Amino acid sequence: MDNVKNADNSSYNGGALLRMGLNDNKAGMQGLDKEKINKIIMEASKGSKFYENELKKDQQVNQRIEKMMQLKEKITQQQLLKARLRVDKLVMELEQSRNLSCTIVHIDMDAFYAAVEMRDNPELKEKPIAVGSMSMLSTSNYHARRFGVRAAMPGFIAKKLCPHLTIVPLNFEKYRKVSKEVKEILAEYDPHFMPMGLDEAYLNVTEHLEERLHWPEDKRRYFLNTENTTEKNKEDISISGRLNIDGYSSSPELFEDGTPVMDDHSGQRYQSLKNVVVFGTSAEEAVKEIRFRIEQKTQLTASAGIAPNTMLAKMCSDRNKPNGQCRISPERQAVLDFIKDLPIRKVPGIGKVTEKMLKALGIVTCSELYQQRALLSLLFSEASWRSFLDISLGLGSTHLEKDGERKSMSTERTFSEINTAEDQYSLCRELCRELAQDLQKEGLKGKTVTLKLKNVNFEVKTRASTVLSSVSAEDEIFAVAKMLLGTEIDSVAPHPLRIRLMGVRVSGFLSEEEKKYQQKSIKSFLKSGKELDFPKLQPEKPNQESLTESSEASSRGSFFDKKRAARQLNCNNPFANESVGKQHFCGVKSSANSVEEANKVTNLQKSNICEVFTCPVCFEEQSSSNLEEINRHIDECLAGSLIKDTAEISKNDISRENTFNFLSHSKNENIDDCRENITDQLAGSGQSASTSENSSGNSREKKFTQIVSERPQKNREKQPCDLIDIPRNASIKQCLFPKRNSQEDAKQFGRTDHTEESSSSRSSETKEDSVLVCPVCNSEQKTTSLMSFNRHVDVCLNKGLIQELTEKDDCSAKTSDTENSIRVGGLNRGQQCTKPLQGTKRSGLTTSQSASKKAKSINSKHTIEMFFK
DNA sequence: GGTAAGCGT
DNA sequence: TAATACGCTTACC
Repeated sequence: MDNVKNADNSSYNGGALLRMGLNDNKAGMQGLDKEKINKIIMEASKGSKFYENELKKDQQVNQRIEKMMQLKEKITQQQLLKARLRVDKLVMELEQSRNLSCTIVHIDMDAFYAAVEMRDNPELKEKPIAVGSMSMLSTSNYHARRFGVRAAMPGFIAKKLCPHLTIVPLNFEKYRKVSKEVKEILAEYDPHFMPMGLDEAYLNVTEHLEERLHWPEDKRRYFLNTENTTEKNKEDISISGRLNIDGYSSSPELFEDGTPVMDDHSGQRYQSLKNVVVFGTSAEEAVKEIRFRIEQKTQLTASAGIAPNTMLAKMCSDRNKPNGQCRISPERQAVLDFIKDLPIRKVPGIGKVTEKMLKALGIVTCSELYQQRALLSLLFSEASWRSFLDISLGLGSTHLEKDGERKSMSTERTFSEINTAEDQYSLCRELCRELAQDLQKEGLKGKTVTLKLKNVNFEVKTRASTVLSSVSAEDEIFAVAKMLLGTEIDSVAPHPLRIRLMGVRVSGFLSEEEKKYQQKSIKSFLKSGKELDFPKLQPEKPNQESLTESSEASSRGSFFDKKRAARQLNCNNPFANESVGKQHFCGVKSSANSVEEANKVTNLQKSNICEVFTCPVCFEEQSSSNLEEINRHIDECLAGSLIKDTAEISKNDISRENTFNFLSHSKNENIDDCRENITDQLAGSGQSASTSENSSGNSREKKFTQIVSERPQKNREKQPCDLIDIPRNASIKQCLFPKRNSQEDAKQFGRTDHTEESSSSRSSETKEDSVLVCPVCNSEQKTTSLMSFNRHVDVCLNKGLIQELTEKDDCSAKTSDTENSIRVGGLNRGQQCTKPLQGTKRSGLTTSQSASKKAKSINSKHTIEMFFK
């Protein structure tokens, strides 16, 4: 999509205005000037809840800036000098690794959605138009932009700026179709090209260009269909008799050609051809050819950037848009020249917040970014400043990463206020249904469900919960989301929860590897012990309804349908479906896992074939036709003091996931049991429920503890505090890695978790050498960290491979200079401007090995050491 | 693991 | 008439 960012810095700091962007220098005669646009937006926004919240957010940014400035004041010359040396050392390394050998192209369709709409409805051609709705616009044409009408601007404000604006509704179906046509062309130049959404793509044309050098002319010859050529280009042709515009070829050979019907290379047939155009062999020529072919095929124009890396290519494509292209030649000086005066806001990934923070330090252009590199390294997190450094040196990714796996999938919806629990639950279910469909389309299952809520004051909250087994079905997701929603509703009671947006997201997908092993059924798992037949272990479609609250199962209509129906019934009891409201904790246990697993169990029971099986824990043959019995046996094996005796577990083909499913869900209470154990321990250790600074998190935490503690205590013997209470139905995994509360661990290890100190103590404690016996392969493992030990056990469990612990624990790698550093979202080193740094259009494609991944909590694993001792 | 927040359409 | 989205990511605790 076109760049609609705002490089302007008005005196007004309101987020709304900053976000919408003000008119750039194209504002002119027929349009509005910046001042006028500002004024109109301000008048339309002032006093609204939205605006109030924007101001609040803006204040928060200001506070961050203030904090940063205070920090800056404390920096001594000596520190700065030291930082300078350190950074410059890195600069040298980076310079040495600079790679100018690739030719990366960024293709960007001009005002894509709007252009498609204009193409399909010529009446719109000369008018200012925008695509979207009265509440939000996705893009606008260039005519509308002169009035300050931008993407991500609400339609009603756009109308105030430009009363004649035509707003066309979105039609993704159509855009997808056009996008596909474009992609077919791009694939010819780079079969591995990387699409970024519908209207953008990166290509690595290095190879193409090499081949192209040897191509005969007829492979670079195209027939011109003037009908599909822009007016501008047509004029050029008729005036000069040659196609000699910046748009396409700088020195093409043009032929008169009377052939009525010809095929071009894409197989498209053009009628009424008049001219032929031949493109050269250079990068510029190749890209002109691409753009030419795109226009011929779709009647839409594209802009392009050619550069040695993706970041530069992207910024480059912005330079001459619309319908233009730009190249940065592959020389260091050319790169630095391009970067020199470039406003940092033009860099993909530097958004309004980062821009503002940097501006407070007097940094507006990329060369200033370089000049201040030492200071930045002291003020920002490592990931951030290193990213800044890359930017200021014009470094970026030179290869197009293969499609990374997406990390999350979500759906959310805005509506006018909803404040009854009943409606909220219905809506929640509807979102879950939608999400489940999307997930299943891509065959994804995730362990974490996140609920997002925006209240009527535009304050956003997210609440997440991770379950033990991946979920993807509506009921599975809803079971978790319902619990989260219930907690939020309770947290404001007796007041109603007044929301204007709800979203549900699933993340924590299984990696390809994990998927593979999860797909192996319990059958193969048990077979590893003794050949057995377990038919229908994974029923095609679990009978979920039977395990769902009847009130919900019977009301599957659309949320709005139901709402309407409810109104008609004049049902004014907001807790008509009280069961929903009250059962949210049961929701967890009747979740997902248990639904499916209970069915497996049922089917197994029905099958009656299971007569002899080998216990995966003690490895003894057990005969039974009843799964409950089997489970009981395994439970006993697990729950006893026999972990050390589990050495005999097969090295082959153990599916940890299935093991867990099989074992743990023979009783539905498993998950709750675990939760209860954790909470019990919390209470037992006298640790407060939460030391979180976040007040809402705090109250929520308390709420949870309170609710759980009110439940009848199970008649279970408490383990000593430093031993782990293993739930009766624990899976192997739980036995090996009983989940602990990080706060408790923190206490045990005499540290708190939120300070820099913690990371250093973390490193030191991981350096201790200890010998642990792997409960799977029974071999002694000398390890410097629990993380690596756990990895070993994982590998053993998953593959039956005994792997040398060669990997080093990287938890201690965290640099210490970030103690007071300012975090800037979006500047993740791992991404390195391969694509826009954060919030890429293309969903979930980063494969970055971010610090956060490394820092994955070691917390819950400390105690295992004691356990094995 | 949970949460807020940044970013880009 | 009133009215400011959605989907993804990462950093931090």
